[in-house]
Amino acid sequence: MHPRENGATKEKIIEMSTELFSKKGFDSTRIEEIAKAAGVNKALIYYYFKSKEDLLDQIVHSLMDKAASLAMDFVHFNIVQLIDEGRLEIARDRLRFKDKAAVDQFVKNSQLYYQRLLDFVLEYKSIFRILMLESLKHGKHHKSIFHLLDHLSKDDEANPIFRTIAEADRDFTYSEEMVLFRFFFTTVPLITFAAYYDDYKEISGLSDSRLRDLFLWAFQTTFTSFISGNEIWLKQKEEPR
Amino acid sequence: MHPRENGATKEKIIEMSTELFSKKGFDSTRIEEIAKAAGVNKALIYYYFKSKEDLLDQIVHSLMDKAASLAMDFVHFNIVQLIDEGRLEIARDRLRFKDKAAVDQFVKNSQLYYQRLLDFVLEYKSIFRILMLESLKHGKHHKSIFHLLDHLSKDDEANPIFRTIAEADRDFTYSEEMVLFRFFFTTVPLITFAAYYDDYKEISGLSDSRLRDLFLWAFQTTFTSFISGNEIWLKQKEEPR
Amino acid sequence: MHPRENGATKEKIIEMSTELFSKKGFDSTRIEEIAKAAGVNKALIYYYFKSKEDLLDQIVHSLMDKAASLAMDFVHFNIVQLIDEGRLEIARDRLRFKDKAAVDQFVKNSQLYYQRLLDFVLEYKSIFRILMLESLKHGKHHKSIFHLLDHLSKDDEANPIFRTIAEADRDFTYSEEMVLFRFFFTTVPLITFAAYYDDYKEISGLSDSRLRDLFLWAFQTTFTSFISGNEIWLKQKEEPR
Amino acid sequence: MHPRENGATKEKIIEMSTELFSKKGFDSTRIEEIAKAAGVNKALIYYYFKSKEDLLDQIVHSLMDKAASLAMDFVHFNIVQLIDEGRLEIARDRLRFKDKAAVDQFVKNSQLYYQRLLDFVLEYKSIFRILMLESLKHGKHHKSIFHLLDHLSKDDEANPIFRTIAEADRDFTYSEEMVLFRFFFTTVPLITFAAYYDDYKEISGLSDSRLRDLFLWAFQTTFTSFISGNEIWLKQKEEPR
DNA sequence: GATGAATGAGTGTTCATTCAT
DNA sequence: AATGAATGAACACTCATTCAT
Repeated sequence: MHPRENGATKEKIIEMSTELFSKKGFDSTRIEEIAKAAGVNKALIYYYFKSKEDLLDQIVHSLMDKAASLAMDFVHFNIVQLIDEGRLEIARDRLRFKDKAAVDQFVKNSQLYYQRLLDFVLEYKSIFRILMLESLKHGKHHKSIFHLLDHLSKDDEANPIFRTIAEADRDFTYSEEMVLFRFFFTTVPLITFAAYYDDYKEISGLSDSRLRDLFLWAFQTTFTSFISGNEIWLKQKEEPR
Repeated sequence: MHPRENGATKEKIIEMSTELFSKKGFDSTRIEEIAKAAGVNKALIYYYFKSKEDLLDQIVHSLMDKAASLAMDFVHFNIVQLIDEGRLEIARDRLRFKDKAAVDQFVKNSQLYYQRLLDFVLEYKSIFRILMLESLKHGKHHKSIFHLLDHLSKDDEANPIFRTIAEADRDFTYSEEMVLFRFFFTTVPLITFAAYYDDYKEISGLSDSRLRDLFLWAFQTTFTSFISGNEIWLKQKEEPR
Repeated sequence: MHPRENGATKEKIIEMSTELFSKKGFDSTRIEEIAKAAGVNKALIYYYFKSKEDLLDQIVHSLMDKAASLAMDFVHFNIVQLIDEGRLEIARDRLRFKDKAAVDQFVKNSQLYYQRLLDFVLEYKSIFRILMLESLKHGKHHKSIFHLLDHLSKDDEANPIFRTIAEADRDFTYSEEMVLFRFFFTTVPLITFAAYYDDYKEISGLSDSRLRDLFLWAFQTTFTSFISGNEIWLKQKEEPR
Repeated sequence: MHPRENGATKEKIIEMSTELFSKKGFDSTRIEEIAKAAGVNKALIYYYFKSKEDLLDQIVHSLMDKAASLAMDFVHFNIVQLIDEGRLEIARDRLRFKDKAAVDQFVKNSQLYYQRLLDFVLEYKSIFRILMLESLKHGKHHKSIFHLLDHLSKDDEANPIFRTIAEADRDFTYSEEMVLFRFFFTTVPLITFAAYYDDYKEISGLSDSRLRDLFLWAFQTTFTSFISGNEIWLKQKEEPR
């Protein structure tokens, strides 16, 4: 198959490798297979990509960028805006809202955001599978998953989300509780849901929409357990044993 | 290193492969490396194990057995016993406890069980890392993770935990909500916590005991959000949108 | 770099491949590299040359022609002329000159010729490097070096230099001694000097002019050891042990 | 072909690669070919050698060691001994011998040494061919040839031959003339003779013994041109033009 | 003349596995 | 039990060369 239209070949290669990497893992996917699946010559892959790893890098990075911009959207149009309007105040240990309406809006927006995230991770579920796979090895993308939708870097300067919130509210600081909770009980379930989606669907026998509903309900239940009146607790109320 | 005492060599091989598999992934670990790490000749590994995959199988199965027995313990000494004592009744949509004391005991036991699970997964964190890794590929251990601490098989006959509870209460059936919640917001965070423990510890800079506390607190907060009076809801109270 | 003037592109390609071949060897030089160095597209090289080997051939042949014409000049303006003037007679085992003046002129001309050769090989030192490289392999240009400045073909008919001298003096025949000496102690040092010039210069730390002087002196000393009165010996005077 | 006797396999691999490298060049020799020629599996070569280049290294280094020890022998048993006996004195510009007998002995020994060298290079002619080949590329063994039988390092401390002579005679220093002459008109012809031996033999149609005689005669004639009475000149007597 | 895209045929190297001792 | 030697089957990557425009 000779010259295709503009960029189509490279896209096809990315598409097929994403699928194959996510199905069989990076190591077990052969360049030859990708070539065959994309209907091109093996060597052509090396014309567009420096190496097998470069192929993975490009796939991963494009995802990271998309994820980061989603997260920034949420911060801008929900947190920062509420702060600017004087309806939200960030204290050391809790989010303090001006009134019930502000809480409700925040909760609703958070749920919408989580829905958007869910759509996003499901759309790119193959890549998230790869990302988990790679993050479990001690390779190059080792720590990508920790930075994906989250703000785990100790070095706050380097974290754009932290910086954005901090600019809106100088008192702001992450609590250890919230960071850990967010990661293991919010981000991880989300990504895992995407990564295992096909398997879980097969085992459970549920429909796509039913799965979506159940998952969002579970998240919501989890999330609302932190609300207490007009406040959202970011730290443990009393010392754990 | 010539003749060792009885079985010590085989144990050493299992130990080193576990460590190496979890650090670098199954595919990227070389038999040669395992041999070197265990201080034995490469060919000797084939004296004890049929193949590289057999080595992984033995590692995984021993873990699965331990996990299953932990789960059965909980079912026996908490759920079945409460049912037998007439203090717990399982309905289609909820666990109905006789009184506050019964709820409290169940919650407390559940928390103790989760603590025991936490200790367990942390003790074998290398293997859990392997298990996640392998479950993300479409290989032999593909579905191990779904059966690990959970009861996800549609084929109820095959699930000993389900059978045990069903024997105590004939009405018992799993709700789709609870199964999904348990898996993605309880089991997955637990296993993920173990698998990423070292990485998270490094990034967060927290101590072992602090990490343990924070994680258990997060779980507890999540878990208690299902309690409502003397009942624990297993299904959504009203239809989700 | 689009349209260049007439033939400039082809020249640039030859120039850069000469440099690269001589620096890295024919095999280790990539067409891609040549293209990059010449600032043209890889495929364009195939517009001008049939193959990578064709490129080498054209480089080598242009050099061979120049070398042959230099050698013919010497034969014509020194040997043939002296014979025609009756001042030189070629015997089976020696060159017999009419008088001291004839010897002196021959020696002086020989030295001038060797100087010209030296300038020539240094000007094209890259190509000589390639030539040596290729002659050491058993490839196409395998025997080029033997024919370069010399007259080694047993098949005398094919050797224009031999034919030219033979036409002037019917008795003429090459002695085995002289052929071997000329090749290994005259031609080889000369070509090797060119091929290793840059390396030797760096290691010795000598200037260009000093190197030239030293080399010519060494040659001269070697050369004059064959002169004995009015004769130049082409064969061993007595049997070697 | 399973287990051979002790070390025989490795030797066979070295033997065949030497032959193939020298016949076709390093780059053009395939590992597969070596394996086939040695009657072993391709992978076995990597059991004994780290890489194709490592194979070459080991071949080259063993030769360098042998050559160095030959050169040291000459220095010890000829130069140093004559100095110690007070029959040779090294001046800035010449070797000054006590009497005709001393010169004769030195010349005779030098010729014997050159004969020994000739036998040596012919025995390993395949390797010398490789060495020339590699020294012409800008690779790893780039400068090996300059150090082979010679003493070209500017850094005299590092040159064991220089050090040995200098210990015997504190005035000793190499003249630029002699170093260049030795290299291009002594060492180079010798190595070249070996490298091209088979080709030259075929073209010339001469026998082995005749070739040997002719070559030694040519060397001798060259060498003796530096002798003048009881002295051997190491520098130009008067300035070259 | 000139180029970007495409390809076929390698080629060095790796690695799980087996064999003889 | 233990080992050094040996092997077959891949596999990532390279490169000269060609094609369509």
